[in-house]
Amino acid sequence: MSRKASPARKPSPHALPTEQAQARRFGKARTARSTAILEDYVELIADLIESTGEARATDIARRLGVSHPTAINTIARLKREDLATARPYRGIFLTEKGEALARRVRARHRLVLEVLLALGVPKEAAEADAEGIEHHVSEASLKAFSDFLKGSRIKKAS
Amino acid sequence: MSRKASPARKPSPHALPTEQAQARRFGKARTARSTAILEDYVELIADLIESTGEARATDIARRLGVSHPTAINTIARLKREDLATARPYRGIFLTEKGEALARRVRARHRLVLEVLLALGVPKEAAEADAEGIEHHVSEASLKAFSDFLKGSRIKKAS
DNA sequence: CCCAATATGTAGCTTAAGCTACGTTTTAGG
DNA sequence: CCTAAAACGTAGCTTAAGCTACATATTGGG
Repeated sequence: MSRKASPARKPSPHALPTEQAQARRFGKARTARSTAILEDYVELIADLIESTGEARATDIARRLGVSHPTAINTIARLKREDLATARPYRGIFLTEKGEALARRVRARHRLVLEVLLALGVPKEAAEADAEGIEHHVSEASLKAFSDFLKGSRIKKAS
Repeated sequence: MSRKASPARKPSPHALPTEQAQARRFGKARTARSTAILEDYVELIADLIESTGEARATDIARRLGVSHPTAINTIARLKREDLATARPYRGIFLTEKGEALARRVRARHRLVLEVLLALGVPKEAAEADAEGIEHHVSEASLKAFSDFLKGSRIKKAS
């Protein structure tokens, strides 16, 4: 059984994608999930440095709502991936690579949030949902979001 | 250091949310991430049963792009959470709870996909991104998406 | 200048999701 | 009807993210 790949493709109400296409999509989602944490940290570190002048491990932990050893563990992963460095009692710093990632992530975050708001999602929900959604938005979608926002701004202005 | 919570709230370009609000958002995203896998499985099982008459562990593994022991492990988790049952060499079946979840997840998936398409995201990207985004869309956002789609359908019809 | 509060570090555990390697059970085709 | 392919199961490993408990290091205030 179950060995009837393409031949029997009757257009059911919920037509399945091909195995390959579906596996590719799920694979992308898995990758996004595994980098989501890194992106969250890098984004938060950038935000903290910009608004308070420093990013301390304890502050990061508190803002993420996790214990400080958890934060330290993940920061160790950031170091391994050459995204950040740390000077004990002096805070966490982003490498060039980390800053580049932070810029991309923050731009994406803003765009996702704006789109949700433009679609009429209430502010609080939009901010919460954006935190999860942002990690799964491709370049192609970002482009579309940006164009869409330009469109609604023009419409509003007219 | 770093102990200057609310008092020093100068409106910087990237104003931070309060610690509590941010922790709550990240917590929600973490929860969503941990249920995303369950939702993917339940949705896929429902799709397979509907379109091929059965959901076999091996097919699930192939479609997710993971090894079959990985699929079996996660299906064990589905059983533990009372979302599915299995009859060896007969396939995986959803419990009442599993079917209820599948219905919700599929409706949400469809809505997210439609919104992405309505925003002008190319089909292939929309389908890939929806796979990751769907797990992070709250009820409030779903409501807004639904209203937005009604609006664009009316606009198109006029 | 010293000591308590705060920050940081370490150890060791849990759960989840992945993997490979190997074994067992069905089932279907010749 | 019997055996090979496919499906299923089990063992045991890895990495990541979370936790608690405990230990150490800094620093600011009195």
